[in-house]
This record gives sequence, structure tokens and C-alpha cells, in this order.
Amino acid sequence: MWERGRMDFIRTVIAKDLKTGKYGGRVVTRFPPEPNGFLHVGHAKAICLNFGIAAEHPGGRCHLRLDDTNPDTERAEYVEAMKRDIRWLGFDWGEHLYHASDYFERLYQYALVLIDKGLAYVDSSSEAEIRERRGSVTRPGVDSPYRDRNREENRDLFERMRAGEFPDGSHVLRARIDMAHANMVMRDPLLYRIRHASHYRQGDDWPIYPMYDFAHCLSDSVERVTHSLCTLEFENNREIYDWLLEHVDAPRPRPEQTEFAPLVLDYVITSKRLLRRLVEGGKVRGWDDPRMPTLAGLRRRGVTPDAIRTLCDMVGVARAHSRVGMDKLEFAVRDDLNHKAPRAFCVLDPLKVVLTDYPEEREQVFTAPLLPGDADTPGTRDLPFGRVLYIDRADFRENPPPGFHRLVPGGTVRLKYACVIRCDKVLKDGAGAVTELHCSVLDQERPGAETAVGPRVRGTIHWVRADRAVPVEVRLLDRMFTVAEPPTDDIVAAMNPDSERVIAGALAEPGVAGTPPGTHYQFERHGYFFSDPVDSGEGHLVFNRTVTLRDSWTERARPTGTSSPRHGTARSGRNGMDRDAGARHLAPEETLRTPGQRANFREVVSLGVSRAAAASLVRSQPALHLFHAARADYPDGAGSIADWLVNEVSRLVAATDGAGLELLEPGALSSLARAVDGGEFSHRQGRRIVEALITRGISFEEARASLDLTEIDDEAMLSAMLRQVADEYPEKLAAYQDGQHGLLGFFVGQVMRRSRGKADPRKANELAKGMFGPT
RNA sequence: UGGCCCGUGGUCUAAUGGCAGGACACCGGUCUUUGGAACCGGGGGUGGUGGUUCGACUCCACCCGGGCCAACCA
Repeated sequence: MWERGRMDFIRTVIAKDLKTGKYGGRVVTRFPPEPNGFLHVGHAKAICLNFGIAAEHPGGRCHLRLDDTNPDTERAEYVEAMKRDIRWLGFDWGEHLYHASDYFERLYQYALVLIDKGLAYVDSSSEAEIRERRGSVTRPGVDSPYRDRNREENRDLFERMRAGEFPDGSHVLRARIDMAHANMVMRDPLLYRIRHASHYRQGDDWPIYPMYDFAHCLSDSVERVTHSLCTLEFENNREIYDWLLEHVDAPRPRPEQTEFAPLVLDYVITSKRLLRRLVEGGKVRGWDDPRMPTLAGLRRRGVTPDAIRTLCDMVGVARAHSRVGMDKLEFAVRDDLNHKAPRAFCVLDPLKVVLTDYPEEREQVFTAPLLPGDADTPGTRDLPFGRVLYIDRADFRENPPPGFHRLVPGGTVRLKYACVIRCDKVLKDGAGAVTELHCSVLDQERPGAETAVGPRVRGTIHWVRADRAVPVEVRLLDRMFTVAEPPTDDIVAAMNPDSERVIAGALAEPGVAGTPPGTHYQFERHGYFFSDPVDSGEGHLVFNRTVTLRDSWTERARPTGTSSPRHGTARSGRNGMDRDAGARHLAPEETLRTPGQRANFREVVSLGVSRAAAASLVRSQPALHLFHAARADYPDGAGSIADWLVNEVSRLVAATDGAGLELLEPGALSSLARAVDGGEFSHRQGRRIVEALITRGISFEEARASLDLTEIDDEAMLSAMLRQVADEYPEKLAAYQDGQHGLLGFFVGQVMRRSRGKADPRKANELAKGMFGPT
């Protein structure tokens, strides 16, 4: 069974927020689908994340919020389907069912606040004009002629928009931010549009509808959500999310948006737009077609909620873009169904077998377990046996490939739970196709014996008694598309023509008769099957193949030469691309673009700064000024000042969103460099000082005084600690002395830990080398 | 000469600056009345180049590669 691993980055953030009391110990997430289609595997990841996190914390909540701000596409039946699918997955929102459309009045009031603050305006441009003036990713936009309307006019217009006085498209409400903003989302985003359409819940109450960016953050805020988790494509929208909350003075603490990578499965599309196209184009049996990646389709196919949750746990939560192979879903399904699905025999492609030496009138019934012994679940089924049987055509080969373990002319095979037979004669029709096998029973004295008393055989196959078999329809489902990444422009062409193969004449063992819809079986040696909840009934049994069994035979049966090399795989990199292709290795100064930077570079290098550091330094005017100011105090330290600036300071400045640089006094920087160069402090101590300088904005002397900068450099003490570590981890020491030199860091790390960071690592390093052997 | 984000075995994902680990897949073996399951074992990885550091997957710079953004959709 699969078990979940460690914390992902989102859970880590939440744990930290809990610790710092940022949200007063509250954890409130939300799952906010738009009810314009069916939920799919991609949503499952978000559901598992949001509801999962809520369930992990006492008092945690996850809201189900229907993000229904677009009257054109949304329908009540989709809401019901979504609720059903989420419950089926095993999650519950309790009382916390919300609709963004219920906030329309509050949202409207917030819009008025923005207008009154001069931060929103009514733009009466056409859609085309707005688009044109937005500019492009490389070109700044230009202001709308309506951008400077006064508040009264804006308010009047907006109120009349709300009153329904204007036709669709005549006006929009926009935030007044910056038409030249580098982030396109911030170029005066639209807040409201006019839409005279009937909303599935609000009817005709509203002629204006809020846009996603406006509605989403405010809905989160209204619901007092703490952690607003969404997929990566909303990264650019985080800025407007925060801007709006800030400028409507949303109550604090405010919800924070965090993005994670969506679940992208190979051979699958998860775009509601494209899925709808398949449904409406009649390419599938509906939103719940067993080939569809919708939760409804997966459910109808026989995929279990447990398997989907396992899949979500397996893929984890991270920010890296990823594609997940179907193998993981298949593993999760098999892993779950293996111990749940009762076994049955089902012959997909029947081939008649007559046991010539078995009496026609004899009625023997064998007993087989419902689940194999290793599943450890009691229960049996009856398998009637007789003279005329059917086996699967694939289990007989007249000209078997090497390694074929099943029935061949003159060969033997075990009929599972029954007896061993030998194929004596092969009957064919006029076209040469095999129609019937005549066989004899070899261990008739003890048929059905538990142990292999009879002749030794390599193969064991399933079978059904001809006159007791139950006819069933079997649907063999395969991947929906022929390519892992279906093209979004023509998905119909990319569809796998064999994504559904209907087998009308399959024959199952008698116990399968009367199977109710929605029942799992493992048809032995074939895979897991599920009686179709829609099409399967009393008189007509229909089984969907959920997934095949793992099959190590077909793999090996491939003709020699096509087996791919398993070792020494050529370095190919992610997505099959060579990521180093065309890489140019430039000297540091060659990356400088302006003549000014090059001049500064030469000057800084002449002062004793390394070329690498100089190239970084001259890119930032503030850093360069700081460098020159600090250098004046400590002319000999130009090199080390630059190193501190380039490596440590820039890191901290980035971490403080750029706020840290002004806090750093040139004098502090030069003092720091001088102290470290002079041996007063180690580099390690210097790092702690510079961190205090920047994040706390204190002086060098204050930092020196407030920090506990003592360091253990007593050799005897350090040696003792190293000895202790080595004694506790003799196997590590042995491995180190055996050549695993990376373990030196382990010993030093342990000493650092035990000394609570106070040991001098450089000295510990040297001592360790001396004690445990030279590297 | 746009901004932001992201690169860890084939795939997904871990590693307060201190042992590069796990899972799926793959290969081999044991066992087996499912060529299943289970069990044991194995190979294979930090995109590149410099720099900082006693020590870099982790910090800095550049390069390479990928993603998102120019709906009155969400």
C-alpha cells in the first residue's frame, strides 16, 4: 500500500503560519470551481489539497465555493454534478457551501469604494479599443481617454450600469493602476462588464457581472479564507489579488494566494472547453464516458476514489511544471483494487475446447477463492466444469513464440482450479482459422487438487464451461489520445480510434450473472472490470475494463532488437531536450550590455575586484554606489567588499523585496569586510552580522554587541565531539574511510548540530581530515 | 533591450548551506494453480559555466531550456 510522504511547500508554509499565529491559529482553504462543466482529475488534485489540508488541522475548514460570476456558461446541473463528485472523492464541505454570486451586492459596494478613492473608473471604449490600448508584452499600453473621469461621473455611470441603463459592451469598470505596468494583469484590469443575461441563480437581478480578478480575492476575504491555493497559471494574478485587498481596505489578516503546479496527465486533456467539445460533438458517450478524465467518467470506468487520492498523494505538490504518466494512475488503481475486487473468469475471445475423454453427462463443480490467498479474505465461488469448455483464443498458439507458456498443439496447460489438459487435435475451418481444440485430461484422478500432484506445467489459464457461461459485453478502454500531449487545436483528430473496443460475445463464469451495476471484478489474467452503472442491467451485462493487469510477458515477447537499452542512457534532459544546446560560455564582462557598465567593470577590476564579482556589481547602480562608499573606508578591501555585496547582500536584499539595501550603511559594510579579513570574525560570523545589518537595520556595532558570536575553536573539544560522532556512527566512518568523502560534511554537520552552531566548522573540517584519514 | 515563474535518474517528488533519499517505471531473482500479487536485489540523477563558502541541489551572476501573461473567461 502506498503511503504519503513528507510535507509539501504549501503545508510547510501553513505550519509556519500556525506557529507564528499569523491567522490566529485558523486554517481556512477553499475549492472554487466555476460550474461550467464537469470536474476532472486536475480538479481532484486541488480538492485533495484544499480539503486535505483543512482536515489535517483541528478546526480547519475548506469551503466549497462556486465561482459563478459568468452567467453565459454556468448551470445548476453542473453545481449538482460537482457536489456529487467531491463527495464521491471522499470530501465534505459541511455547512460551508458558498456562491460568489451571493456576494454580488458586497462586491458592488467594494467597487464603489474604489471609485470614491479614485482607483476605479468607467471606461466607455469599445472592446477593440481597450485591447489595442493595452499594448503588448513588450510594448507599454496607453491611457484610455476616459481614464480621468471625475469621481462623480464615474459613480453616476457605474450606478446606472448597475441599474441596467446601458447595453452590453457600452461601458466597463476598470481599476486605475498603470497602463505601462510590466505585468499585463495590472494594466487597468477590468472589474465589471455589462451583461444582460439571466444568471442560473440570480436570475435577472444583475446586468453587471464582476470579473474573476475582482471577485476572487474579495470572495476569499469575505469568507475569511487564510490560504488561497490555486494553480500556476494565476501567478500573474497574485499582484492584482493583493492590490485589490489593499485598496478596498480588506480586513486583516488577509488571505494569501499560493500557486502550485496543476496535475497534467499524459494522453489526457483537462480543459473544460475541450472536454465540452467532445461531449457536444458526440465523440464520447457524455461527460461521464469511461474514457473521459472527468471524475464522473473515471467513476464510471471503475477507478476508485481511493486510487485518485493515492495518485494525488503520489504526485505531490510543488511549483515545478510536470507531466505525470498514466503508469502512476494505473498503479494506484491496481494497488487499491487488488485487495478489493473479487476474482472471476471471463473469456473475452472464446475458443471451444472439447475434452474428448471426459464424460458428456458428468457435472463437476470446482471451488475457487473470491480473492487469492495472499489477499487473505475468505469466500469462495463455484466453477462448473464439463466436457465442453471455452478458453481464450490468445491462450492457444499453433506456432508459439519462444517463451510461450500456454497451450500449444501436443502441449499441456493447467485449467486453473481444475485440471491439466493436453491438446491432441486442432480443428480448422476452410480458411485455416482454428475453430476447436480436442484435448484430454491428464490428472483426472485428482482434478482440482490444491497442490501440483499432476504433471508439471508451465502455464495456467482460465476457462468457462460452455453451457453454463454468462454472455457479457466487455468494453476495452484505452487511452483517449494517440499522443501524450494532445494538440489543443484539433483534439478530435488526435483521438485514439481504439480508445473503446466493444466485445459483444465475452463469456463469464456463472457467478457473474446478475451482477448489479457498479461492481468491481478482476477478470483473472485480464484486468479489473466494472459493471457499467449506466448501460449494465439484469438482462445485459456490460463491463468496462478499468485497467489491465501488469503484464511482464508481452514486454518480453517483443521481437529482439526493439528492446530499449536499460543502461547508459544518453543524457537527454527534461522533455527530451538537450538543455545545454547552444549554450554560450561567456566571460563575465562579455555579458555586460552598455558601454557604461563595461567602463565601470574595468574600473572596479582595477581596484582589485574579481571579474566575476565586478560583472555582477556593475549591473546595480545602488550596489555600485555602496561599493564605492565602503571602499573609501577600506581601500585594500575592495575585493572582499565586492564579494560581500555580490553574494550575501544581494541575497538578503532579494529576500526583503529590495528594502534591505537602503538599510546598509557603507561604514558597516567596510567594517564587516575589515573585521573578517583581519581574522576578527570568521566568514560564517560575518554572514550572521550582515544578515542582522540588513534585516534589522542596525549598525555594525549594534550587531556585534547583540549577536552571540562566540565560536568553539578549542581543538580538544572539537576532537572529542568528532570522536563521539564517529563512535555513534561507525558505519559512516567506515564508509568515509572506504572512500565516500562526501561524508566529511556529515561529521562536520553533526558537530555543528551538537554545538548548536557554535563550533568553528573550518577547524572541525581540518580536524576530521586529520583524525579519520586524509582525503 | 517585457515581466514573473520553473529546471534533482525515464516520470513525480524530498533533502535549517552538512550522508543526494523515496515512489512509479525499468531490469534481474525467489515464490506462485493469475506471465497477477508478495518478497529480495539492481542500474540510472542535481541543465551548463563561473563565483562565494571549510563545505553548494540549496546562495550570487550569466548562459541554456521550459511555462504563464496582451477574453468585457476563470
